[in-house]
Amino acid sequence: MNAHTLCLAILNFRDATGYEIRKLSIDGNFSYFVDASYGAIYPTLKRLLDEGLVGVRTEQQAGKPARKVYSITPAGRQALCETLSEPPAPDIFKSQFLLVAMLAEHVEPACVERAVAARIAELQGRLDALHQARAKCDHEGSNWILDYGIAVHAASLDYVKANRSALSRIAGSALPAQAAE
Amino acid sequence: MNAHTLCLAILNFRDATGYEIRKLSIDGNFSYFVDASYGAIYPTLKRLLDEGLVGVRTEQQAGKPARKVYSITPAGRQALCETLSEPPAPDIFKSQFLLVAMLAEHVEPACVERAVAARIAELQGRLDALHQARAKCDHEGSNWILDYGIAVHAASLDYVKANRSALSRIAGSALPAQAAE
DNA sequence: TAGGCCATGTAACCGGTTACATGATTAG
DNA sequence: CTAATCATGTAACCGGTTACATGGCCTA
Repeated sequence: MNAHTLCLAILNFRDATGYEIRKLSIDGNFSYFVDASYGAIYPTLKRLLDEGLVGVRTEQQAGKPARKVYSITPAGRQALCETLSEPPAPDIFKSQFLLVAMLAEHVEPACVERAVAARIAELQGRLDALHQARAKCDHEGSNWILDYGIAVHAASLDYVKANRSALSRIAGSALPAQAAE
Repeated sequence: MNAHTLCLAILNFRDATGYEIRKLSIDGNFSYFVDASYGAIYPTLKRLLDEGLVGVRTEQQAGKPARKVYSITPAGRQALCETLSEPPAPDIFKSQFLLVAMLAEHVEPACVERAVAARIAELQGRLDALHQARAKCDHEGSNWILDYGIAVHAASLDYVKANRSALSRIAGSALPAQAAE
């Protein structure tokens, strides 16, 4: 998903600053789709403003920098709806871990095992985060995708745990004599 | 994964032309990680050649354009191993479909249902392809990730099928009066 | 006093996509 | 006759990241 749609989708839920949008895209419910950086968000917000899809108000704060709070306009809502109505682009999935697993025979066993352990920890962490988010959230659509995430992560975690040793057996089997460096 | 690593990983299995690398990245086992375009692959191959990580031989063919067959060098193998030994970057997952699901209340029910149906078909198709690939493949590392893919896709498909109607119920519930266009 | 959080923004850079140019062969 | 497959490559463009610039407050 591009920054354009991300901003509209978040602002559709509630008003927010650029700073908050980035946070939501990194730890909030939207982290499921994207990680966006300031360099993507601020210019996008400016563009959305020019296009009349969002509005701003500046809030002065004592002791803190002024915040520019963006909110979605009716035109923005419509644009978002139109985007959502197009047949969704296929999912994008990129996994460096799976590449390591696929080529495990060429990697030091210790390395593979480290990667697997890290993977399990990561998956477990994300699963916990999903459960926590789920417990706190009462928005139906969000819950639907949260449950989806839980189902998929659980399956993923199960698989990695169950097949950990199989991968270890493969690991390093095609390493050349690589003793002295 | 970047084009650089993709090319080395594929050439690690077998010699190939730029054309074949692209194909493998789109329908082959590697399609699990990336879709690469010619515009990414050909310049990358040239760079890898300059760096001495791959070699080329040109094969003239009667009635077909000459092919430049690339093969990985020992230096290339080592570079690949080093890349694989670094702690793998976290997975990247982007799903336009999940965004639609999350915001289903703002989308016409018919649209949501179309998206869900397309999603199920896509998932089923990919699952079939994975099973087929699995049946034909006897490389251990590839099988490990193929089985992983099967597990995850199956869970995903199950979830979508089981929760299809729940999503339909949410769909369109927050649509404004949008009758006449 | 060091580091993190709040908060905004820009500029350089980079990796990649899209579209184009070229052209013969083969299958429907 | 058309479309697909094989096969190579380039150029314009684009979306996004990284790093920088700025600065005050609060907490450890």
